[in-house]
Amino acid sequence: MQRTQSAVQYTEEEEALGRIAKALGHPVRVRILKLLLSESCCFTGQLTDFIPMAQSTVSQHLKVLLDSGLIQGEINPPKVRYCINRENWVKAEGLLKVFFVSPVHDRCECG
Amino acid sequence: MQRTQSAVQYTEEEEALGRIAKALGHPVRVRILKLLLSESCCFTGQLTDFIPMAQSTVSQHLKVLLDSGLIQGEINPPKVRYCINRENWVKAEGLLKVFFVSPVHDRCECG
DNA sequence: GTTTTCTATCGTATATTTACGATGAACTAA
DNA sequence: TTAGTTCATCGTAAATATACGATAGAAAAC
Repeated sequence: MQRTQSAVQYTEEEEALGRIAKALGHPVRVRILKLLLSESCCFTGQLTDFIPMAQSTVSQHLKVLLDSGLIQGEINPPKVRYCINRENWVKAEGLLKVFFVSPVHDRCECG
Repeated sequence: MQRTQSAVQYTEEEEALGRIAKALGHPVRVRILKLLLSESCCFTGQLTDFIPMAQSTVSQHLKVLLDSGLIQGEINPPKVRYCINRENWVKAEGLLKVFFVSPVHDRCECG
């Protein structure tokens, strides 16, 4: 990307929402999160059983989710236990809620 | 991307959430949506006033949002009026709500 | 008709994402 | 010690995304 002119400044909210959404922006990562949200709550290893992809690819997607803060991983060699990061999860929920709930104006006559 | 082995099948929900999140996955698109959500509701033209980027780049981001269904554009030459697509907006809100509200288990002792 | 305004699209360059297999690091089990 | 398990990381290839300037098209203003 050429950045000759740009260097746009974004607000905290814009950055935060962008980051969260980007992490959610691949169906396999949605699936991973759903698995972590499931009754099992935490997962060690069996993730790849539910995702027909190379183990290295799954690992890469897990890293994206880790970097977003939405999940956390507890090393428990030779396994790693992945869980939702509750604190950040709630934050993300809040950000999205505020964003989406800001109502589309009823009195707007367009569409 | 090599797809020698893969061809993973995703559920409707996984695909839909992925698509929406991907569209939201850039701070400038978050800003555009916020502008469209603002009191003005619809915008014709002045969008670039709020976004210090090349006009062609803004147009490209608008296309991404259009393709996601989150916004719609009504051609009204030489201007175009962009608005939130209410129907799809509500759908997106619903999908995200269901996804995030599925509670992180309280009784889960990890994190 | 000519010019202006607004916006999409094209062409292009670079960065990032996505995917794979191979390898390595770390602990367990035999 | 040796072999097995689990997962991250490296190297690589191809697809997408991001950004720009230049150009084109379509109606409005003159």
